[in-house]
Amino acid sequence: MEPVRVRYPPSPTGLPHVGNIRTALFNWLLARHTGGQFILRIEDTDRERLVEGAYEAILESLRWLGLDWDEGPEAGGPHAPYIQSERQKLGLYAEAARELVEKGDAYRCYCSTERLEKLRERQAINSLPTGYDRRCRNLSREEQARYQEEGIPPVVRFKMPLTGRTTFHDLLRGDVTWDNARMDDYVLLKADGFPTYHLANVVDDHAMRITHVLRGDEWLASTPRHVLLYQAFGWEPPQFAHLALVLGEDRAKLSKRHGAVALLDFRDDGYLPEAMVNFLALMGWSLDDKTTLISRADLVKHFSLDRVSASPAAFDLDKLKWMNGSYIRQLPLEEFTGRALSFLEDPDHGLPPRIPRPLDRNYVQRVCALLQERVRTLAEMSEQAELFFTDEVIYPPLLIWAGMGDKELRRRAEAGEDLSNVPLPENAPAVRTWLDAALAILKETYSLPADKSADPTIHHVLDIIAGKTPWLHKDLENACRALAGELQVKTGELFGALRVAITGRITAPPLFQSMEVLGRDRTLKRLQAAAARLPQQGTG
RNA sequence: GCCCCCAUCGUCUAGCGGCCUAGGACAUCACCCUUUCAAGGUGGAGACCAGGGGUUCGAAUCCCCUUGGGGGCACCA
Repeated sequence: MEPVRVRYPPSPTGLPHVGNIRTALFNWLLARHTGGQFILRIEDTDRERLVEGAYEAILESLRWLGLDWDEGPEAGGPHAPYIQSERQKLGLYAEAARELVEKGDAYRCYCSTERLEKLRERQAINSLPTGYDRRCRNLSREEQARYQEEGIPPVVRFKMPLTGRTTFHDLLRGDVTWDNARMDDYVLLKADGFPTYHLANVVDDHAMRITHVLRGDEWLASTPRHVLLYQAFGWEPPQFAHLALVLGEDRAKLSKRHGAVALLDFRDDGYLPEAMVNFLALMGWSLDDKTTLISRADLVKHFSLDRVSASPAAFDLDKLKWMNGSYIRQLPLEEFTGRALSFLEDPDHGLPPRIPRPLDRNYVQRVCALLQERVRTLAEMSEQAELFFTDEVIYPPLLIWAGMGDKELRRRAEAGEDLSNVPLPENAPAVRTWLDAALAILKETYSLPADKSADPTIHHVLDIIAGKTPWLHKDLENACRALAGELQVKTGELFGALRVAITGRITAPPLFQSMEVLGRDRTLKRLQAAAARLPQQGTG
């Protein structure tokens, strides 16, 4: 395919959401695949609906996903400016509108908004087709002059052909035909001097030499108007392809009530941009019958319009989570640590604020090693890593029994039931003896001096020669397995009790590795605190 | 109401006339692994290809109708 010039023309009236960004991605992929250009153009012609921060969010969304633009704001380019309000100041649109008026393809309309509203109302009541009634289409010179004298600012309307049909070829859907009579004389230039989307996008797409217009399905119905406009100007229209919309999980059009839909929400929820790109690419495009995990490079290499689906896709958050988890697991540990670190330190989305920053990178890396294959998002890291960053863990003592394997208790704990006031089972003193015994045994196990911890294996050997057992998960496990034998309890039962005592949770990373990361001090303190909360033998 | 677009497992999709008793992925279920949770492995259930007519020796694939879903009908994009 020849190099294309495509554009992404967002309007700063809100935060870009995933459906919108999906369109940007497809444009970007087509540009990169063909070696063409991807152009960013800001369509801020609606002065009333501008939203503060939306412009920044647009740029940030593209940057986060790595969708770099060849021309546009900040990048510049041969067709600058790329912000329509600035182009408006240059008189580009007014000039184009005047040209059409002079040629007789457009006219000035002085109808008030009130009249138009009433008109629409009447049409609705009588179930007539809505649309402008062309009252100003054939105004006499005198009438026009009179309105002008009254100082009514006119809009410029396109003079729609009253008969005939307009056909255009959609790259995804084939030929689409409209009856011209079905379309009204739509507005090109508003009373405030700003163009409507219809005028602005045609004028700019032509000026910027856009070859392919890849946009959402919501534009399909206005494409014949655009085609007619190109004809009126005597310009060659670009190729069109209308992408099916992205729907919410309930198959309705994606909107705020579907939860996170703004692209940057996903960043804040701990999704990786590469996973997001992969996932979005698969909303309407596919490589073949079995590939789901595709690198950005392969996406660029293989993307093509004829593998784009014409039917709408529902957003499947579960699949995104899975895919994100898969990308997380693929990351080298160092890389994962880097990303997790900045996320964990973030005051809004990371660890609770009471945990002091900055975090120690080496320590975070050891935590990451345990959690990497257990989280699907970075936000899950925040939850699961917390126990490694606090001195004490808080939990109802009864949770120990849930950890030991009591199915009913476990179910209740997982259901979020408050177990703090439920009386402890009769074997509580026995369980306490386990914890005490574990505490005694683990006290025999030593941490490596800090300066030695760089190479634990060598020092492990040295310490064994010296008669010491270092604080390494293998040794901890051996010790506790032996203890289970002595106590004549199942290993799973003992380990489960220890897990809750030490981590405060019934599910956590592998017990002995967690203990190793937590270190001797914290582990022993937590064990002691846990034991102290259980009744002693004979004291009832 | 009018116009347009779309239609394969719950979801994303493969399929562009015979390779399909419809393939993959997520989710789901069972089992294996296992100190919990994950991850991983194995297997299962899950779509009579929306329904009905054609065309054809032969249709998920082409055509028509119906139904359903979506979009559009602004001095919003």
